[in-house]
Amino acid sequence: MNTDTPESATPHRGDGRREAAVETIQREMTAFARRARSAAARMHPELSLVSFTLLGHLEEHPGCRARDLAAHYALDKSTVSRQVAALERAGLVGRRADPADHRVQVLELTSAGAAALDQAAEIRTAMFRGRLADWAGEDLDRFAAYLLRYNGRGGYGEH
Amino acid sequence: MNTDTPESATPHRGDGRREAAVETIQREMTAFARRARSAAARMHPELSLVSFTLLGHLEEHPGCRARDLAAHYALDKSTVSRQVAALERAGLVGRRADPADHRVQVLELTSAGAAALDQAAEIRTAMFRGRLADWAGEDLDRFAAYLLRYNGRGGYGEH
DNA sequence: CATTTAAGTTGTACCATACAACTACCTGCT
DNA sequence: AGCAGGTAGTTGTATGGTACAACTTAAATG
Repeated sequence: MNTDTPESATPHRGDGRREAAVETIQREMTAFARRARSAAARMHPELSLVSFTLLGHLEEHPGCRARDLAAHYALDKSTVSRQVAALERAGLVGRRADPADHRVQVLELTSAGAAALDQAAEIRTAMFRGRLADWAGEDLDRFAAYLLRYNGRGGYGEH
Repeated sequence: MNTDTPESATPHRGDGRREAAVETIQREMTAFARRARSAAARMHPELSLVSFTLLGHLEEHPGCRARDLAAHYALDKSTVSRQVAALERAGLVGRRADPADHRVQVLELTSAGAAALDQAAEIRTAMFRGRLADWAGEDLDRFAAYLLRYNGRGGYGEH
């Protein structure tokens, strides 16, 4: 990584303001991520973060298999197996055997699972909406566009 | 919070575009948080997320106490105690008794701890810098300002 | 058919965490 | 001074999420 460390001794191309903006973005995004984690925990006291994440995945990808979840979230199949079993025990997901391949189990949200997810989404949305309540529409648009631009184009995390 | 649920039946003030922007922001921020979590895990294989967070806190607040960490991150004191003990065992933090109060232990990064943190920060910064490399300075400024505005004013998470 | 490969489960171990009980210490009050 | 009550931190114990390894069942492949 030969990014020649622009912060120390920035002679000519010293766009310190640019650096400062990048650092602010980094700090604030990280702070958000940290807070989101604990907020998620508080939001679903009974559901572990992973359970909830898996549930969300099932909403977006109904009929997916345990191995998809394991691959997508870099979890061991045993972990997924137990999490899915717990979710089934809780009545939030259903499993049925794939007639074409008796090894795989097709996973789906139950209505209770969908309801739990919806309720959580509602709380989360209310939180965001409250936070952004007094923003001008123009700023919302730009902020959304920036986030899309920032996220859109892999490289930072999994996926 | 009487936000009278604007999504269902939005008769006159139905600013759907505004809603869409909020939803995009929510989705993208959440996606970022999710990816950041796994990225952090990949970045510090040897350091747990919490250990790393505590280490970072010690960098910003040298000389703080275990109870500060527990309060700030909503962790039990026993958890902090064990984590700090592990960090000390790893040579990343040092403890010394407060002469004014023999109950408390003043915590500080060791040079090894600071180095580990710096290295991690470097990787992280490189990641952000790469992501934002082709952004115009004006956009960076605005994005940073939006994030500050979004985060700045409690209510979403702890703190 | 036999071997290999794949999907899931179960046994085991480890780590982070919470709660509760405990130690050591400080503070305030009488 | 001395005791009551609170505080900082540790340790015992239990739980939950996770990985790894061994296993089961079934599909694919030779």
